[in-house]
Amino acid sequence: MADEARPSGGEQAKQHALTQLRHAILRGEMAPAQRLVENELAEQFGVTRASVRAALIDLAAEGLVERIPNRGSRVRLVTVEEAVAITECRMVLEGLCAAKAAVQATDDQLTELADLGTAMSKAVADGEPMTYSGLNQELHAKIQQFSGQQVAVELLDRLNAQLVRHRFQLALRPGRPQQSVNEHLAMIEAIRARDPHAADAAARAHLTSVIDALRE
Amino acid sequence: MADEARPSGGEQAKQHALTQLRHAILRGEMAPAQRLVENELAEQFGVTRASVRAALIDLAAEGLVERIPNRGSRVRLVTVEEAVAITECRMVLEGLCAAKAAVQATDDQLTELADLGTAMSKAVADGEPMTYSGLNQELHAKIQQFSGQQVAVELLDRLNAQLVRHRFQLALRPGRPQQSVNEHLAMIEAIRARDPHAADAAARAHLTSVIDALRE
DNA sequence: GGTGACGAAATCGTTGACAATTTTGTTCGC
DNA sequence: GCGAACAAAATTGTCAACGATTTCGTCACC
Repeated sequence: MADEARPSGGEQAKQHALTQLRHAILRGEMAPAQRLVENELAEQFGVTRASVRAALIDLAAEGLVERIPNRGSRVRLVTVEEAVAITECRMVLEGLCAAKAAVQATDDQLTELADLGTAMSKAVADGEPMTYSGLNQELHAKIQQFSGQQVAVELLDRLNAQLVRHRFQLALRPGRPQQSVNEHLAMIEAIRARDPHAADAAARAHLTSVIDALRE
Repeated sequence: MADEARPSGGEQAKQHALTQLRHAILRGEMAPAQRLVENELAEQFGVTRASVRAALIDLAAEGLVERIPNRGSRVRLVTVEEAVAITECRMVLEGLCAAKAAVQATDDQLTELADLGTAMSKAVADGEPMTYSGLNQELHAKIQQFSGQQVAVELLDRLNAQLVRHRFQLALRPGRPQQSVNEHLAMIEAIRARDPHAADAAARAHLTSVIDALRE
């Protein structure tokens, strides 16, 4: 994946700082609730404070950092209750995407989903939770892409970004992939059957299971 | 302190510019796709360009303006197809809020909804579409508030802000309030019955009707 | 007469410095 | 010894100016 050198378009200082900071937060290199001093970040990324400032405003709008007037920025800490609330929103939005994908996907795209399903089953059978987690995200991304619902996709991206920490914690839970894979296969089957109602129900059931797992 | 219109107490320059600009866009004082030159806005609002710039970044994140690198900012134009996609997201999110409100609202809050329902019926019977539109928004806001789902409420606020133009266009459509009021009463009844599934269905039915009306 | 390159105007992105605010460390009074 | 007022340091918010990029008008050239 593209770390920093984004060949697409101009390498503006603000964009540079933004992607750097976002990656740093998403990779967990910033401690939760850590103070983000504009001057430090500016020197760290080799850009000016104004660029860091603009990037922080963007990240605050994405919900990744919290900005208090005259008191600075901190990485936003997502509590378990907030993670549950976010996943509830994901539930209905991914249900919408699954239902739309069941109607609008092409036959080729349906076979893509089927292939992904077999790959996920294999990853679970081989006991490789990390590759399964990757396929998991790929599946959700593909369903969203096939739905053609760009607005929902943007909202889901924003929501998912806030869950990285909890997602990691969940993926490594023993026994979790075994339960998860069946729910995913049900989603794939419903979409392949071009049954929007069943796809919505399957997606909701999966995210409901995720909520239960989050609550522990 | 006696500068100009200071909506609320100790407002910083950026917040001042932001609220001013947002209000101007939401009230339709800016033509669709109008160019927003930072210098002009800075002089218009009596703040510096940096503050206007920060405000524009915020509004871009809210989806109200569109920022193209090195090419300026414009008020974002929401096409009908986009409005439909946004309303589809509203559909599932308001369904979630309605279902949650049916469970978590207090009895006092349920009577508030009932009162609002009678007021809406009266407004339609009296043929006052503007007061009905106000009550309409109040109802949706109250249901969201009673749901306790803060994440969904924030997403809905963001989505609704992009629909102001279409909302106006829709409210003045003849015959529309008469159809709308029944759907709203059904939502209120389902929530008062503390039936989350029925509340979700009623909310979805209402927004589906809105989508049909949008498509004309 | 049409097309391409060149240059000027406009606008955005960036820079460094200054002012306002908050936080922290210190000292004085009780 | 403990709490409150005070001063110093750190940090954010704001400002005016500079440089980079895009856009549009003009002119030479084919």
